Amino acid sequence: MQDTLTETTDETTVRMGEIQNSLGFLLRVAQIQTFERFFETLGDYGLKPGEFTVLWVIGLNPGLRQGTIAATLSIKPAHMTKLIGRLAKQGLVARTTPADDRRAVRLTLTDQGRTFVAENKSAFLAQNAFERNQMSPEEMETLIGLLRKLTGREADAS
Amino acid sequence: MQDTLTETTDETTVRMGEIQNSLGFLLRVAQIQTFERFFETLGDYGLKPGEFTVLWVIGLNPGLRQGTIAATLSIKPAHMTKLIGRLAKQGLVARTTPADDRRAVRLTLTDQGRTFVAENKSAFLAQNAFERNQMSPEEMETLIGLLRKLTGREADAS
DNA sequence: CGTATTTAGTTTCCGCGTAAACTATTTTCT
DNA sequence: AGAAAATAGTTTACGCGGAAACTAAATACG
Repeated sequence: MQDTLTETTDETTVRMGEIQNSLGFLLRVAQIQTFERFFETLGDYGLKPGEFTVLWVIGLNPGLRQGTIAATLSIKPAHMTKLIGRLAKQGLVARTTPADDRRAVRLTLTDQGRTFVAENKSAFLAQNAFERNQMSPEEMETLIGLLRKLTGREADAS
Repeated sequence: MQDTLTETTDETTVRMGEIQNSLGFLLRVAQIQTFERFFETLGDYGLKPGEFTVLWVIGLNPGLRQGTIAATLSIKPAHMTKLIGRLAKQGLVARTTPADDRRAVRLTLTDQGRTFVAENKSAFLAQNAFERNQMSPEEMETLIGLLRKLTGREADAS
């Protein structure tokens, strides 16, 4: 990381000023890094973090409406359609149109999908692995708590 | 937020399980929210967070190499080319090919760019505004500190 | 009941960000 | 010096994510 920096730098270090403490900036960098880390572990399956999360939620809430998931995970409806399309094509989720409301789409995991989530659950959650950074378990816990507060997701939906 | 949830939910609340405490998940949500907030304030100018950050860094480091900025801000070279192209077209940055290395591109802010950054600096940094969440100033400070640690940006480049 | 409104998803179109291939320049090596 | 390798950026092709317009179904309303 520092290598990447010096590698390309011409002479001096880059001055960043107050932006080093900008929440938006730090979140962006953190997310990029997390993303990269995700691919090191789960990327082989061609799934992205958001997609795995969707699988996860469907697994915990079988028969959930497509739009509900979209709203919960801040995924735009248009995107949701395509995302589910991909997962369906991979045989991981199944779409059902219920008789009582034929506009709706209810989602469930296929057997394959269930297996997939079960097998990769730990790998996905291991993102938190603080060993890789210099964070202590306590710090990581604090960080997660603060992020939950920031995002208004303190209430535990178990 | 809770409204969005209940609004679209059919019956019960969505169960999320351990993923509620997943760093990657929380970072994603946090970033989406920050992004939206950004547009409420600075979006009128048609600039995105990353673009403003680039302007900022060029302002602090005039004559910096394009690739150096890309590496520092985790922006891919290919993207950087287009991003700078946009900013140049808007008359905010100027590209110069130095005589000593004619492959390189050095960047500076135009007068217009300098003015723009000066005028919007405070709006951009106000993203941190903890008033909008229920975070206390101390919590926000802790959060930022932990994010810096997480991303390996603890060393202060002033 | 039949029309108007709302709701659920989908489709279309577009721009962003990326990987891979490419161009131009500089450095290395013999 | 001259060929090979490395470096800086750009171009091309492509998939993802989003806004807006659209379709289909359900509810409201007179």
